[in-house]
Amino acid sequence: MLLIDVARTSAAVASDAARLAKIAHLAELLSRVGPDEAEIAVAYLSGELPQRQIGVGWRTLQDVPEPRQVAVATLTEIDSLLQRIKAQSGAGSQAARKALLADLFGAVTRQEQSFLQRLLTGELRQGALDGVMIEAIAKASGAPSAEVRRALTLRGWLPAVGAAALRGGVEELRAFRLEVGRPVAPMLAQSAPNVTAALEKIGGPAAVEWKLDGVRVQAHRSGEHVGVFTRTLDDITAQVPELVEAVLALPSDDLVLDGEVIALRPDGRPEPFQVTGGRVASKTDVAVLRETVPLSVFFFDALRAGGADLLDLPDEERHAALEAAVPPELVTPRLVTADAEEGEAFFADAVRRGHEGVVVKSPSTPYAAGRRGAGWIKVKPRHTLDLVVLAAEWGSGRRNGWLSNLHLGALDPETGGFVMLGKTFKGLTDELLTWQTEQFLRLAAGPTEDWVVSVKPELVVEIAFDGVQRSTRYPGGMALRFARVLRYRPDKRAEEADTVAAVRALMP
DNA sequence: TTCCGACAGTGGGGTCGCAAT
DNA sequence: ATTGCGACCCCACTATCGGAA
Repeated sequence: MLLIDVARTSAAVASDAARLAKIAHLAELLSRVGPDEAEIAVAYLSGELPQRQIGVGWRTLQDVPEPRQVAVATLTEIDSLLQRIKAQSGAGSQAARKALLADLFGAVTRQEQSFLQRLLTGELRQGALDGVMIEAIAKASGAPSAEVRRALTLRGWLPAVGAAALRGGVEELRAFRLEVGRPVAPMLAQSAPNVTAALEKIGGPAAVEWKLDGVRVQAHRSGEHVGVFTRTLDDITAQVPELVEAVLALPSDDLVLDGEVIALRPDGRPEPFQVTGGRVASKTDVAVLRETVPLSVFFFDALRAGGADLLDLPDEERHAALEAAVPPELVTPRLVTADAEEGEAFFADAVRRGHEGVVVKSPSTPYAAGRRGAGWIKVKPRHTLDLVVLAAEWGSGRRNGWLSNLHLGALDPETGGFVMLGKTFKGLTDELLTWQTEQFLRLAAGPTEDWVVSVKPELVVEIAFDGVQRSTRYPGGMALRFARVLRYRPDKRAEEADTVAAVRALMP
């Protein structure tokens, strides 16, 4: 199959807003692709590469050669070129990668160039990724989408699942099982403003668990071999020896556990996320780092234990299996209750101890990996500040033509100026985007950069955020974590905004 | 007919590894 | 030694479609 076929299908998918039409376009192409190229086609049309990442981003793709006039490149040819690019490493590799990229882009038409560029930068923007592709695979293969979804949960990689479905239909999909040593797509949580609301959503008794601000881990043990994987299924076994040892110390040698690693201080309180994240990402000097920044692990789920696969069992049964397999000090603290007051108190205690919040879990839901089902609901405290808009950036995609991303500052009473604390684009409705674009253009101050418009610091906006963290990027040495817009405060003048000191008081 | 679950898009801060400078 | 880039940890929120109620 030619790359142009895939690029044209992608264009058709993008041009139809209706999901059923997108699915029809994708299924039509999948029904035509041969078995050797099915995995590539599924990958490209769901915004992935068979190689996952190849070390090429937006900067490397700045200048590409003139396109060909005639489309001749096959999926197999493109795939092997990308494979060669990924294989480049060591001194001179950047030049080698650029040369191969020039070959690649010189061998395809303008439409294919655009497609590849968006694919490689992870910005396909055709309104279809895994969710729509699952339905398309189902349609093209004749297998029920629930079977496709289940196989994806167990295999964690849709191109492989799609190829299997197209090759062998539902029978081949059913051959996917939980394999110890191969990560499963992790179950995700929705969110609620408080424990009371979360309990209401679940209706009846629920488990309320500490939410630790660390890194999600899935630990597999088969015999004396342990593998540890992140949320995106990357293998981090070598970076977390403490976790490997903890799993090897368990009595069972046949386990798949879900949990969180976190760096704790000697007094047991959690380090800021930056510390845990940095430690987990470090690949060098791990033996030294484990002395200075030791990691602890807390498990909250068992996908395999006691010689059985547990994914389809309800939460309370999986948790019972977890408690049987793991000593209590390695199990995430948890309270089962239907009482909102009790749940809120448990939440308040977790936060008081420095943790991120809680996750409220329905006792009856199976491990529904990969879908943000209503089985798990996270609850975190929310801070707010009234800050001043210092500038705004032109948006892209559906926000084209709107000033979207806000630069936020706190008042510095000493100078009467403002100290930037970060940016946000979240929480804005189309109506608000329209309104603020008008306001910012009215308040535009000085020369306007390419994509940034500086504005007179007059508009006050109420910002919600999860916390304040240390920053080397911003002048105050602080940045907001997960900042989002709640509302504008036309009733407040800039001189009445919250101060730098007020923000500093929130630093851990 | 209305409601709501699931999805995709639109970007945020921080940190590490690596190659180039 | 420093800088820039790519990858990947953590992520919130809105608009939209289409099936559920």
